Amino acid sequence: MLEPSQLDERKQRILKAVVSDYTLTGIPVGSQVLAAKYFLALSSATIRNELADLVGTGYLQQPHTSAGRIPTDRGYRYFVDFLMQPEAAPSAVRRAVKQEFEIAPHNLEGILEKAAMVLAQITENVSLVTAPETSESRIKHIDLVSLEAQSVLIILVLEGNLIKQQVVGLERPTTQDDLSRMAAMLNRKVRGQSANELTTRLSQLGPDRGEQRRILERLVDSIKSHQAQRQTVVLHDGFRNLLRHPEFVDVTRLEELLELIEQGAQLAGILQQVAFEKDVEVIIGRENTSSGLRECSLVLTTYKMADRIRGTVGVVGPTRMPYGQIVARVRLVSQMTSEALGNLGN
Amino acid sequence: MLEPSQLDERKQRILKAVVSDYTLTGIPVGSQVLAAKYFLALSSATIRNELADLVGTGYLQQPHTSAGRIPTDRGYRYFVDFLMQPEAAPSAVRRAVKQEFEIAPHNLEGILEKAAMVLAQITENVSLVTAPETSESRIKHIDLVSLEAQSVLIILVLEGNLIKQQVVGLERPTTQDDLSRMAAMLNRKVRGQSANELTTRLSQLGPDRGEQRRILERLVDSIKSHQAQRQTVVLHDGFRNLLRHPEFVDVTRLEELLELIEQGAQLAGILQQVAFEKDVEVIIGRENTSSGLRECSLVLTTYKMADRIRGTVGVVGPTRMPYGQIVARVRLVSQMTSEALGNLGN
DNA sequence: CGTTAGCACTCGCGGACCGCGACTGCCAAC
DNA sequence: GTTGGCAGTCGCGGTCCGCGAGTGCTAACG
Repeated sequence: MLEPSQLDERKQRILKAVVSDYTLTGIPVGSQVLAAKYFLALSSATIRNELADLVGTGYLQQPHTSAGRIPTDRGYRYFVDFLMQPEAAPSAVRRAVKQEFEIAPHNLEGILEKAAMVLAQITENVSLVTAPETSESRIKHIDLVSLEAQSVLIILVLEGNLIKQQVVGLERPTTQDDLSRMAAMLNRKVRGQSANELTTRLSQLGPDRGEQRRILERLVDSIKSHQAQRQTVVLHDGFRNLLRHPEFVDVTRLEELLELIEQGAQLAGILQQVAFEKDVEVIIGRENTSSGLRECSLVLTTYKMADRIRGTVGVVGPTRMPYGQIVARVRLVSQMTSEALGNLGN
Repeated sequence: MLEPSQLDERKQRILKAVVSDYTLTGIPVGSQVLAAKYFLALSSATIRNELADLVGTGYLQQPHTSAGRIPTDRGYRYFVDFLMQPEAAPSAVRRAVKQEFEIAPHNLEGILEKAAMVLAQITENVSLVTAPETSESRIKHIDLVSLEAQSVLIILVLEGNLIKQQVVGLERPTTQDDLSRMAAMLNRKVRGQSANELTTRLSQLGPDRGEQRRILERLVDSIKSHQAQRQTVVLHDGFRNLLRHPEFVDVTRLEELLELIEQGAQLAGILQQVAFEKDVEVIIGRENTSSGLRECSLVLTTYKMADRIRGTVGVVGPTRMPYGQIVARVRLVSQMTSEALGNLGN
C-alpha cells in the first residue's frame, strides 16, 4: 500500500507535474520542460536528480535513455490517490448532460443507454454500464396476451419500467378473457415482489394450480434468464473515441480490447466487483487481471435506483488519461443517472 | 451499364482469375502467377497483353509499375454481375446458423439481434440490420399500467411481439381499475390496426372523449417516435472483424467508417433504398455516395415478416471481399430471419 | 495475326547508414 | 543542497541502395 509520506513535498510536486504534463501532451517530459513550465525557481539539473530518484523508487520510467520521463502504473496510482485535485466538470458540460437526461425515455433501458452515450462523449473514451440484477427488481405489473390458442405472451413490468417478455406454451387452449382474468389475479398476488422472493413462495405453493403455476414458473424463468444474459452483457459506447488516442495506432492492441468489450463476460465480472462503498474506483494498467487491459485504466462508480446501489457505470481508456477530469465526469453521469432513475417512481 | 459482351471469353476468364486470386490473397496478381495457377496453356507474355488491355478498358489497375494487377470497382462489378458463381454456404455453416436461430428469443428484436450477430460471425465483416417500420405494424395488444395517480405507462405489443412503451401524464387522477377498463376498450377498438391507420381514424374521431383520446394520441406518438429513432438506428455487430482486414491498418479510414456506422442516420438512408425486387444487391466502392464507404462494399438483401418485405439485412466490408461467399451467406441469414419471424405468428 | 521468348527498364520495399537533437548522468564548483 | 558544464546515449527521420517482382516492347515463330 502506498503512503503519501513516501515522497517528500518537492518530489510530490514533480511527480504531479510529470503526470499532468504527460497526460496532456503524450510526450515524455524532460527536466528542461519541467524547469521552464513548472519550477522556475529550480534548475534542470536539480530536477534531474529528483527525477532519477523517482525512477529509482518506481514512480517514473524512461522509454529510452535519451527520452524524458513518463509515469509508471505506480506513479499514476500515487497521483490518483494523493495528488489529483477534484476538478468539477465545466458548467457547459454539466448543462449538456442535464439536457440529454431530460430527453431520455422514461425507462431503465433508455436511461442506461443515455448514460453510456453521454459518458462516452464527455470523456472521449469507451463507456461501460451494467444493468441492475433483475432478480432483485420488484414486479410492477403482469400481462398475458394470447398469441394462438395454446400460446401466450407474458409481459412483465419491473422496477424502472423495465419490460420483459417471454412466449409460453399452454397445456390446453385458453381464451384472451381467461388470460386477462388470470393476469388480474397474478397482479394482485405478485405486485411489489422480486423474482427471488417469488421463487421461495413458489416452492411453498405445492403442486396444484396447473396453468397458473406453470405461468408463474415461466415468469420467474424469464426474469432470471434476463439476468443471465443481460447482466453479462455490458452496455458500451464510443469505440470511435479510442481510435483518436495515439496509444491505439497499433491495431492488435485495439483488437484485444475490442474483443474483451464486445463479448463482455469477463468485463462484467470486473465491474461487479467494484467496491461499493468507495466513491469512485480507479483501476490502473497492470492492476487489471485481464491481459487485454494491461495498458488501460478503468474509472468506475455505481448508480442507485430507489436508494439502493444497483449497477456500475464508468469508462475504460488508455492508462494515460486525465484522471481528474474523467473522475469528475464519471461521478457526474452517475449522479444524473441515479436521479433520472429516481424520477421513474416505482 | 456493363454488358457481358464487352469482354471476350478469355478476358473474362482472366478477370475472374485476378478477382478470385486477389480476394483470396490480398496480393496484386502478376502474369506469371496467372500463367502458373490458372492458365497452364498460355505463356505469361500472352497474359501480359490481355492484362494491359483490361487495364486500358478500366477493369484492372496496377498499384504501381512493378506490381501485379488488382481489380478496379468496375472489375468487381463485372465479376459480381457476370462471372461470380453462386457458392452455397457449406453445410457446417448452415447447421450452425440454424441452431443459433432456434435458440433466439421469440420476438422481433431478439431475432434481428441474432441475425446481426450471426451474419457478422459467418462473413467476418460488419453486419447491418434495419428494423421494420413500426408505423405499418399491426397492433396486437395494449395495456395501461398506473405509475402514480396521474401518470400511466402505456404498453404496446406490435407485430413480431415487439413491445413499445411510453409514460403519459393524465389530466386527472385515475385508478388502475379505470385504466384496465380503458385498456380493454382500446384493445377491442384498435387490435389489428397499424399506427398509420389509427392516425387517420383519430382525425375522424372528433374532439370529444378526453382522456381516452389523449392516450390514443400518445400511443400513436409512441409508435411513430420509435420509428423516427430506431429506424435510423441500424443494428450492427462485428467491428472486431474489421481490424483483421489489412486494408484497415490505417486507422483514419477505420475511424471514418466507424463514425458512419455508429451514428447510423446516413447509413439508414442507403439501406432503405435497396431495390426490393432484386435478390441480393451489391454496392461496390465508389458506387457508394458516402465518402466513408469509398473503399468499402455493401452486400444487402431484405427479409420478410408476414409475407411482406419489412427490412434490410446485409454486411459492409472492404471492397476486396469474397463476393460469392458473402452473397450466399447474406442470403442464408435473410432466409432464416424471415423464417424465424414467420414462426412468431401474428 | 496471335503467340512467345528474351530483355531492358521501372519502381516499391526493406535494410543499412548516419547526423541531428533531446535528454541524461556525472562532476566540479558555488 | 544546488547549479552550470559537458560528454555520452539513443531514438527518430531522412537518404541511399540493392534486390526482386513485374512490366512493356520487340523480334521471331508457326
